Amino acid sequence: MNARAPKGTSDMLPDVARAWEHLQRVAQELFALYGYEPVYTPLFEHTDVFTRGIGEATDIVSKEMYTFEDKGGRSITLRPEGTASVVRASLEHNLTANGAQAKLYYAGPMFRYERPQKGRMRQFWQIGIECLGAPEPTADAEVITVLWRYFESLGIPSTNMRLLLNSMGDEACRPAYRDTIASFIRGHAADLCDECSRRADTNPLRAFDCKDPACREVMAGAPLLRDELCEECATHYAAVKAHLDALDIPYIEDSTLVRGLDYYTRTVFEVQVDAGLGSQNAIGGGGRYDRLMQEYGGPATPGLGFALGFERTLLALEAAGVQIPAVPRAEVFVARVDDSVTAEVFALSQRLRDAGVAAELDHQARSLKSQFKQADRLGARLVVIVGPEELAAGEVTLRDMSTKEEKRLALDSATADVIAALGEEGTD
RNA sequence: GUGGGUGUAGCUCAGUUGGUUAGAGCGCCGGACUGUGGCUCCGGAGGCCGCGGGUUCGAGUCCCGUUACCCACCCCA
Repeated sequence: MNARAPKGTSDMLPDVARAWEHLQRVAQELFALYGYEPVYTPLFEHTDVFTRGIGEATDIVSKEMYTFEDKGGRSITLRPEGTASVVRASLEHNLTANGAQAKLYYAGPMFRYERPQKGRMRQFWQIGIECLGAPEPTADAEVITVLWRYFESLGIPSTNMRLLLNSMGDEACRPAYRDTIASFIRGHAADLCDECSRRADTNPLRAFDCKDPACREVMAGAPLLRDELCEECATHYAAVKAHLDALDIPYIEDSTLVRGLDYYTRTVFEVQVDAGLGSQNAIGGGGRYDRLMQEYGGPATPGLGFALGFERTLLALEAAGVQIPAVPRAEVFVARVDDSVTAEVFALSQRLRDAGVAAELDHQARSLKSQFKQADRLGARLVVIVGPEELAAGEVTLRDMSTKEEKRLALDSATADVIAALGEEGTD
């Protein structure tokens, strides 16, 4: 057989898995400050949850979904992102009925069939929040602030990051602007790449995203939505910016920021970093999606949220030289001098563990020397040495690994004495 | 889907113009007067040299194919 993880996936061995848990722990603590609660939705959904929500013409839906038919003949798709599922679940369970607000966060793997490269995997992890039922611009500013604070609290210097902000308008002003851009593109088709020319009919706004120098030059002269927002959108956008200003969140307005999902309305944003990420420089992003729940047949319910990628965040952390806090694998190592004391070693280890102390022992019963090496590697602060000599006196030896001091403990009170010794150590 | 790069011990890599038992560092295991760590020293285990063909007296080293990974384009987290 092929003992290899599928293309675009990777095993997260302990070093990486620890970092993963750190990212989640920091997120949970931060999100709780803002009142967000956890939610777990299925890793797969009925395909139309994504086709209707994200949009048929988007790259995600048109070429990146893991879609298959299950044995019941249903079309099933592995989730390529989190928002659609959360909104679907909120509708299904009426979380926002009668004007209620729901603040939810999720974390887990997403799936997109793409060619892997730096910062891009077929199975990748995202953590995100969704704020449903809140049309107010303070909600926009809050969500953006949570994203920014998250990266800050992980230790990414704010000077390494930039927050891009834009408004995509709503149903009142975007269609007209869309037409404007479409005809602008048709008018300049000769100077644009094939892809962009085609975009006139499918997704004209995306032409702003093209990296082709010729296209960029042409699009630099295109009319901007910023100048054609309807009054409500303009007011909302101005308020969002004012709230961010008040919190000193340093955004950069980017009228070419057009995110690749159809459901966005009004506010969209993205956090980018330069170092460490290759060409995938966005570590998080999101926006407002006031029409998404209606798209699923529910009542008009505003909402917005963000998602951030674990793999990319980790790359950004590495580039910034941030160390993930290491957790010692053992506080105490119980060493045995020879096989005659195996039973006592095993029993004492368990008593320590039952008392809440991380205790380790060597099942292989190697030499005392190698047990000490092991204790050292595990980061144990104390080693309890159990040997025939001290056992005959009903005692064990306790060694402090940093001071090298040793003392005898009565076996009967060893657990309490070890805990006391750990306590003393912790205070200095 | 397109293009480029790389595949040699657990990890990071050397391997000269093809030539005898394929190397280093780190890690791992053991030892240094034998019940004790982090330094140093000594020893040891561990390699279908990605896979399949071909050229050759002889290929890790050249040629062809294939596959995997990496990076880039597209796009996004």
